[in-house]
Amino acid sequence: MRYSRQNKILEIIGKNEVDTQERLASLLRDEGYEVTQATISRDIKELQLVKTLSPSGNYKYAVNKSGDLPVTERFVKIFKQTVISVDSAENLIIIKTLAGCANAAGETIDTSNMTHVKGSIAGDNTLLIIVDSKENVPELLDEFNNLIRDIQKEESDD
Amino acid sequence: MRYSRQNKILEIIGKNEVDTQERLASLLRDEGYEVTQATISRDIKELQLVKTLSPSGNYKYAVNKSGDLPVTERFVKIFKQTVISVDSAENLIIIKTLAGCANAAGETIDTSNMTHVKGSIAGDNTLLIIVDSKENVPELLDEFNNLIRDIQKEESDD
DNA sequence: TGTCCATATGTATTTTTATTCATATTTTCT
DNA sequence: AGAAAATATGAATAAAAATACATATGGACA
Repeated sequence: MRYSRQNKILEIIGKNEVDTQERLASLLRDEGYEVTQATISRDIKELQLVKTLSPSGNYKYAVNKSGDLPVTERFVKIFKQTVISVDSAENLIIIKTLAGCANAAGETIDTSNMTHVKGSIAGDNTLLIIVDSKENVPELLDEFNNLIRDIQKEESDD
Repeated sequence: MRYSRQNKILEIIGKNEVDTQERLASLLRDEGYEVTQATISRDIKELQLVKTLSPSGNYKYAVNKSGDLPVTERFVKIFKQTVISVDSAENLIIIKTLAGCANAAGETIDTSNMTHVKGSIAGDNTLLIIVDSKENVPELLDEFNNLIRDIQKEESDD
């Protein structure tokens, strides 16, 4: 699954100095993701990773801090494609995702710092969102549910 | 001359969407810099440029905003190798450099925002530094002169 | 001034990365 | 459900980037 794999890519390059796509492919295989260099090239393009220099002077893939990254767009896309259900209990929202994708959804929620969201914890396929108070839960639920439903608008340029 | 060329590279990629090193080489040749892809690969490494995505979705070389760039180190190096003389008049410091290198020296001075320096204007081989008051000129002159002289220390890792 | 050393760069090549062209898989629509 | 469109990915390859090796060039210093 693409988003799960991309999430793992971010994790891997965060922990390791990865200098080539083949090396990244190999590390991914160690984690159980069967993948070729071609796909990684595409993932890197999509994640907008860049080949930088590590302090040690070697090449290394990293997230590009420069960018006006289209976080929102990406967030919407991931959300639509990985979230299975949204539920709540008191001031908590429980989001079920495809296997390995809770983290991806969680990270993007974090980075798009939404109002009333105190924080989130991601397991493998469950994302728990802590809301400041239960009064604000319905509003957020609506927001999430809308995201899952009507995303027909974004299909113009990509 | 290397620093002059690298300066031009920064200028070029600032104005154009350059997607390959060959293309950059060609643009440099248009500006009178005879250079091969090999050299550009090295310049890019040294300048820590990265291949990003432009908003239009194409690849494009850009400066890497992420970095803890070793600005100081680079500044010292460029300064030592391109500055010919340092002089002053009232609250102005006049720095003579090799042809085409005034800009490079100027930009690095700007980015390393030194105390008492109000700003700088670079021609082709002359860099004019505006100091807040003439009292502080000698101090800066010393600083610059020291930079030009004793740089024997940095020769450890690079 | 001549020798030694460091640096800069080109040529040729290797290595790495992007893409073309299938194909499989999933989603959408009727 | 079944056809049609969209998406994801691999294999092979084209394209691009990095580097090994060879020189040239410009000091530093005896």
